[in-house]
Amino acid sequence: MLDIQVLRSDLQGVAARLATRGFVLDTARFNDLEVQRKSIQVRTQELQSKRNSASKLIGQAKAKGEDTSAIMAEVALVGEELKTIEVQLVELQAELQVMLEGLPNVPHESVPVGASEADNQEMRRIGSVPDFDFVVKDHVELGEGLGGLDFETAAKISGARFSVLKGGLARLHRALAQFMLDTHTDQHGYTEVYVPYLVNADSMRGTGQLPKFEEDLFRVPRQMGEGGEQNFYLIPTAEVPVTNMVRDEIVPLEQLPLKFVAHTPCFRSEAGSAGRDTRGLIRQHQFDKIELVQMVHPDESCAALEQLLGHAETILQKLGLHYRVVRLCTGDIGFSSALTYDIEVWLPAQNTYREISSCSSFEAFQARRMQARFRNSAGKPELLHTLNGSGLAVGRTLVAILENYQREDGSIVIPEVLRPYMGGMEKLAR
RNA sequence: GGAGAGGUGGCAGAGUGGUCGAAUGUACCUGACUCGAAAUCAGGCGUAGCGUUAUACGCUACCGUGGGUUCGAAUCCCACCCUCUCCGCCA
Repeated sequence: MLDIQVLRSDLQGVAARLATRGFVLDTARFNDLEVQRKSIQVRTQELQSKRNSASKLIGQAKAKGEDTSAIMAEVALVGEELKTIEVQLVELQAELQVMLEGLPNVPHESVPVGASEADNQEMRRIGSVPDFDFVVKDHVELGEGLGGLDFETAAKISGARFSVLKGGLARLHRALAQFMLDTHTDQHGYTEVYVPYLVNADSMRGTGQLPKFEEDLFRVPRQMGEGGEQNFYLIPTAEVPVTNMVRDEIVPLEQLPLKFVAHTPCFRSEAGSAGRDTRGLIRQHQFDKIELVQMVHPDESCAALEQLLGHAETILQKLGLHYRVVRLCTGDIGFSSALTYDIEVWLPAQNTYREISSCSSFEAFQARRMQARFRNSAGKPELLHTLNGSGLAVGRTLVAILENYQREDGSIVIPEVLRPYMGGMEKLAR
């Protein structure tokens, strides 16, 4: 959520910056709502003030045993008007809130202006495209060839966009997750957390998935009390439960930065991506991810993002995978993000780079929605900056390992760093 | 699932219809005392919003959440959520 103070003082400026990401801010409507809000709020508070002082007088008069009928008749009129005007105010504020919650974040000044992913800015390539002296297979062929990847059984159990992993592949998947967790906790200073996979609507609102992107989520209806219904939502990323740990909290300054890492499954409806990436593990309704989350002092968020990006890159480097880092342009960054770097890993069978991590700084956008604050050096509560990034998506990393470490006979060489997690195994073969 | 207790400021904890935004303690800040510290004493110290651009002034809202009663609600009524204790069931 954007700061309403900034909208009031520099509406045209905000509109211009949002326009760079293709969002049209309805400035006329905002101004209109604000004008109404202001007059109604002032009037409401005036009336409330009148009522409060009259009630006080009634109390004092009654204490002395005086007649209060005159003043009570007067305050009754105030009450009448208040009743209607308070309703108006609540409605107006709700409208403003809806509008505010629908506004995406303002891009950081370093974000290149562009319309689509074609305008993203490549920052660097690390490693080099591997050479193969045979025709490479894709991960589906390799996985099925090893007897460890089974989409048909998954389709029977659940449907499209699910998978069953077996044997060595299932273990390799687990090894990757363990390796990533250990690296981030032992070498990068993150605290491992285990969190709920079902969260409430407030949490989804806090990180920005709600109210705008409900169709991307799996909703789990839940009967509460008498006829009351509340929903749980399956998390689309660990970002949601982990970031919301600080919702409605005031973190002591000396505890910053907070750095958490979580390994969770992620659930996405993929409502808007019918027909895309239908083959293989790339786009699934359920996948595992190691997520890095930081809550930092506002002065530190830029440096923290570079650092967090480096933590994710470390995993790829240790795994010996070729990748590139891309800075997303204004037209491609996510709703809540101020600045996002994607890490794209080389997939030989697709002869291209595919996203394997996305690292973002949200500045105060999420913190404002969550009221996640810290106590600054003046002792005053101030909004935190939040960041997160995948470190890494486990399923896609598995894909990258299969495709980049394949041999002509369809076996897979296990990267050095994973062998301790694989009982010393050096290759996966049929 | 059954029975009971409870949710109040950073923390602890009073407050059962009217000068209560809220006693008191503690933490914290400032000052006095001290070579310095501790102790003691004095004062200060919630969040958000609006007027209003303002760390100054005024007003409003906020005592788990949402409704209701009332001129007036932390306090009374209703519903819900959460926490704790005991019993039952359970990976």
